[in-house]
Amino acid sequence: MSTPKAPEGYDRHAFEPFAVTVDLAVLTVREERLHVLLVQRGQEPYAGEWALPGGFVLPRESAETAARRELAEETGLAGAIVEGLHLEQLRTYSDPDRDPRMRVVSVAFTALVPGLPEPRGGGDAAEARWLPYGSYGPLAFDHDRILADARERVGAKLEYSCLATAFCPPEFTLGELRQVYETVWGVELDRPNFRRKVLTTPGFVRAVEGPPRRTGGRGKPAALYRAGEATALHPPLLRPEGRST
Amino acid sequence: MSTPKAPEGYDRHAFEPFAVTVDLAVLTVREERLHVLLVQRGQEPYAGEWALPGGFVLPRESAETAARRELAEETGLAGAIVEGLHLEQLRTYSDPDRDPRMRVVSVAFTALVPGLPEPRGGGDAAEARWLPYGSYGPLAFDHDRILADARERVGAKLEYSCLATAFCPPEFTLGELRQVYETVWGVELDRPNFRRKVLTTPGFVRAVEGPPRRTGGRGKPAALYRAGEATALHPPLLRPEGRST
DNA sequence: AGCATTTATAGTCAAGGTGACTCTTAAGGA
DNA sequence: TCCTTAAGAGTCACCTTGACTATAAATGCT
Repeated sequence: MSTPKAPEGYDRHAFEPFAVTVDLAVLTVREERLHVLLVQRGQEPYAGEWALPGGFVLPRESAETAARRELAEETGLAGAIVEGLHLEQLRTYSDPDRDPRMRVVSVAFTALVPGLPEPRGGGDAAEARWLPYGSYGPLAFDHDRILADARERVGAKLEYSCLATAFCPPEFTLGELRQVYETVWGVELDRPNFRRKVLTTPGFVRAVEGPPRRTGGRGKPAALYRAGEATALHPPLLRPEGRST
Repeated sequence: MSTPKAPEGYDRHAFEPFAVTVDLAVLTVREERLHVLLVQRGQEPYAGEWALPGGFVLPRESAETAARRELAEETGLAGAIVEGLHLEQLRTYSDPDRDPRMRVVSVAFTALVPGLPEPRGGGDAAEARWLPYGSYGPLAFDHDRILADARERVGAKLEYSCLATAFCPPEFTLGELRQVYETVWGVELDRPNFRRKVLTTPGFVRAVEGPPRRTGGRGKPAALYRAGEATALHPPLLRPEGRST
């Protein structure tokens, strides 16, 4: 229970205090690859190395609030973007030795964003950038593990939720939506079957009215869709085999 | 990121320290009802009211370690039981006002246990008891919400994992396993169909050799099974309709 | 003892979802 | 113009699932 009662033999204020932070695994799909939002650390330890954006939870903030604030501060993403972000708690990392200096418990979040608002460094971060998943050396702290957990979680949620639309702009083609699945799962999906599955799932997507069509790419222009009101995917859209990548 | 850098204008040690606790939602199936392990609080606030077992994370502990220790302390469950427990992080609750006295961030865990080791109070808890889910007044703090989240999560995990065996003793009948699903989901399942699904899923259960059979109840004796090595359920075992209860 | 009840277990059958394919249409590029 | 690329329509067989029937083996009642 949450009783602030110190264990036998200890005075509560004699404890080394815990610091509570948030870490954000912000993912996007870009050029057919999964990208991660990373910041370059400005100070020791791990100065100059890549890390997940994040920072301290303030005394009057919830972890969710802190996550949004830190994301805006460190990446310069517009407030409106950060407000509307699909933010989800991943898990909490509490290994006593995860920070070499002091006891830090960190609540990790996952965010999925469409397109490519180019970030800029700010606040605590010397620089902020989108980097392809895995294209960097080891990250600071236990952030490699956090990121791996985030990817795993997102991959699983694509199966039984309509979350994939969070990776897409407000209007998107079924090809773009399929790209999300293929990129996160690291597999190729059959176009007609994917189309059938998405369109026969009630509320997954809604067709945009006067058939505008996307231009620009090769091939036949595709119809545009918006995210539907459904959030769950029943029955699920299972990834083909043992997970790849 | 986890950088212990205080925000502008603050010295790190000027912060009101955070307390970090763990809360445990320990669930079992008993007499065809979902039961929850609750403790009666010994002190203010909420003295005398029911709450989830849990307590402080010590300076050199991870949240997982603290969860097991607190569970053993407050419920008197045998160390061996607590060791082997299926313990899973649920999420972290960080609302600044969730504890009336000070800033407490709590990492919640879910545990699924078989049968009925009767608990006894201990440590911080005046009493510890199994109570049917929902059969109590409002719990202390935000524990009602934590418990609701736990139930929701467990219900969802039954669909796509082999977790249901964690509710069963080492050897169990398919009827007992089916009871788990029916109790958690609050629905009735078709016996032959459930049997087929479980038996055709590779690694879900293994038949116990020399056909011993369970006696005691009414009806034809059932064959015994053990949990198999599989952890995921592909394809999933979906609950019938919109979730009940 | 005999019968109803309860539960386990073995099947059957049809509907629906899925994977593997084929074919046509409509764009851009060489 | 022809080739390439991708969208979108449609087919077919297989597998899973839900609904249901039937039989076996125990208990409890009368």
